Amino acid sequence: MPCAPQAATGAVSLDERFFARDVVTVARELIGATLLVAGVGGVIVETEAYDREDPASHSFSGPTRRNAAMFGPPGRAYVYRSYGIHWCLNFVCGEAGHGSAVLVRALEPRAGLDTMRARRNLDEPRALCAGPGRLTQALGITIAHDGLPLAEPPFAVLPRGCEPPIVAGPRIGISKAAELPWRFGLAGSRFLSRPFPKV
DNA sequence: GGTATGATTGACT
DNA sequence: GTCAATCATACCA
Repeated sequence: MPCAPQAATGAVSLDERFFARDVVTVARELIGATLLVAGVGGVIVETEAYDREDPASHSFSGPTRRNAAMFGPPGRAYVYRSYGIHWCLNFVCGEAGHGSAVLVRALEPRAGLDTMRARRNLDEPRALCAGPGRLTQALGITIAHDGLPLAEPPFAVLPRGCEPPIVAGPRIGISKAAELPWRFGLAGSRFLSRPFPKV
């Protein structure tokens, strides 16, 4: 809690203008923002950037049925099934059709804790949203959310109040372009999916 | 503390 | 058939 979000009172959701920029910049600036899905969510503490020229990105080999949302307008959700069992949530970035997106990997739970606990069948807040698959389960995200605008219900992405301390490191769970430091996290957060490597 | 494995879908060789 | 932006569980030290 190094920096309070503007969450509570009627803040307006970040929209297409925020997301229509360089994907790495957006990934970094999303740390500390608040994500809500139907009123359930919290502060984004971990993200990863995926670019069209990035061998680890789903968009690298061009559009397919699965990644269609990545090639649509920015400011929308891209949801895909991971390892056959989990859902992963991305925010589409850059110019429309560019094929870049930010993977949301972890939240600090703030709103709808009981709903998240019920969905995850778990009490411990620290593990409720610490990982892309866990996060989507806690927020009730499925393929039905693929392509939906992030500035409209059930989604809301509220701007952070100020610039929080941010750490960067290599992305997780990929084998290609694994050296790119395109994973961003809130420094010192206890809600990360995994710790960042020490400098 | 750590490493290994199964679940299960979609895209690609 | 193989691999993948994962997680929970099982086992070993």
